[in-house]
Amino acid sequence: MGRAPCCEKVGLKKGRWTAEEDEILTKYIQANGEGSWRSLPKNAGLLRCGKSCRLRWINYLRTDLKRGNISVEEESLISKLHASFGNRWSLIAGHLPGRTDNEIKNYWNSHLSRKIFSYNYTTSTKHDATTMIEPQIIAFPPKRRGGRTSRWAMKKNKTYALKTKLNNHQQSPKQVQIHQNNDAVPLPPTPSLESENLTMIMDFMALDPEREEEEEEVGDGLGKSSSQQEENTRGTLVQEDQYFAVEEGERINEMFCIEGWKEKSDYEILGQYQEVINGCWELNFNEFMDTCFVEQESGVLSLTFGEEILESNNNSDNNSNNNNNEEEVVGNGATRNEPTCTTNQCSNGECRDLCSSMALSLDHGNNNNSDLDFESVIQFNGNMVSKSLEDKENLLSWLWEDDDGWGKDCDQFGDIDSQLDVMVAWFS
DNA sequence: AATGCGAACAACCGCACGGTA
DNA sequence: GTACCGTGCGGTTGTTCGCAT
Repeated sequence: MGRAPCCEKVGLKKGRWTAEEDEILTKYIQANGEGSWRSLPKNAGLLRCGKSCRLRWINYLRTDLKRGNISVEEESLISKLHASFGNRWSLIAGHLPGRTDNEIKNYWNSHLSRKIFSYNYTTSTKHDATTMIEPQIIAFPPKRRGGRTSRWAMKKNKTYALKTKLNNHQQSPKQVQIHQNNDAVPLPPTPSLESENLTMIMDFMALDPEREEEEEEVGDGLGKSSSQQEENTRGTLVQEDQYFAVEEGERINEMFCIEGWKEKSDYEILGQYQEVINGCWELNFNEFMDTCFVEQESGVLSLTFGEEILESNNNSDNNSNNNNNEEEVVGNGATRNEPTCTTNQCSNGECRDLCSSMALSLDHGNNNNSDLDFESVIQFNGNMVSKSLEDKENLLSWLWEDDDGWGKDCDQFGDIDSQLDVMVAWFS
């Protein structure tokens, strides 16, 4: 059976809303409240579809909308949230008071998606799990010939009576509070790729009342004051703190957020990974990939060491896997496989450390299994890449960029030109 | 001054999901 | 269990208009 249309489309007006329509809708909602969108147009005397009314109200007429250009802080936040949530605009909008999902979506599509990203590993030699990737937004040189200022800027010089009337509110202190974090750490172009696990983690961090209670008891254990936990802003702030913990240099990067891992020491192994990278891990690309990953019949890649494919702890009974390799308990009961590194270029165990670190972070991060597809491989450090060719291309760029890639201080894969074809072939 | 390009963004559309009868 | 309804979401399209040529 076909789906009933949301409204009778015959005789309904489409296209831009007039000021008169806006006024009618506004007055009606002010008098009767939101909701009942289907019947609203009829009751209000509008020749519009109910959905259209809802959209108009939510995206434009609501009095709590924040107008004006997206600030740098907001842009940064959008980038971060998009890296975590993907195109879940409503979720992102929920962290930007006064901004609508549509607005953010448009902004992303018209602004941020045009930016390319490079990835900088920190040069810090600190053995610290908090020193990780510092991606940067690099604006594309404008390709447009002309361009225009933001519509809001244009509107400022125009008569926009209704909107002005409706939006003469001030930005609340709470909103200001949200945007206090000025550290822009935009993440790679994302992703339609969903990081379901990460999303679950984020949702957990924001919504789990038990955890919130816990955090209240701990006080500012995560660096937030109790006053920040006010209703309506609390969830956002909790998340903010955790997202950006890494930037504050002291706390655990909760992007990894392995449930139950609360201590920094739990994450030391991630620090090992960092050190390996900074320590100029030397393998050529094929050796690296061939050493650590094998393709299975299913077509997915699995992390492997020599002949052995790491088993996910989660595939077995929680942490009681059957792997006979050395097993080390890390963190809160999480297990770490100690593989045997077989590469002949890795006599000092760095490869092992790197790979096991990746295994650990992936293993726990994905919570599903240890099979790795391309994206997962790249996702291991809390960042994601999309499946698009363009993004893979960007990734390749990142890999071989002397200044920004793995070889910031060294050539990670030797002469990159000679490795280029190999890398492309491998990814293909 | 005319024209075309392209950025900005408002609005539409189809689908998914939860609630309810 | 099924069908329907209301609503929300995200992708896409259409419109406007500043700027460069």
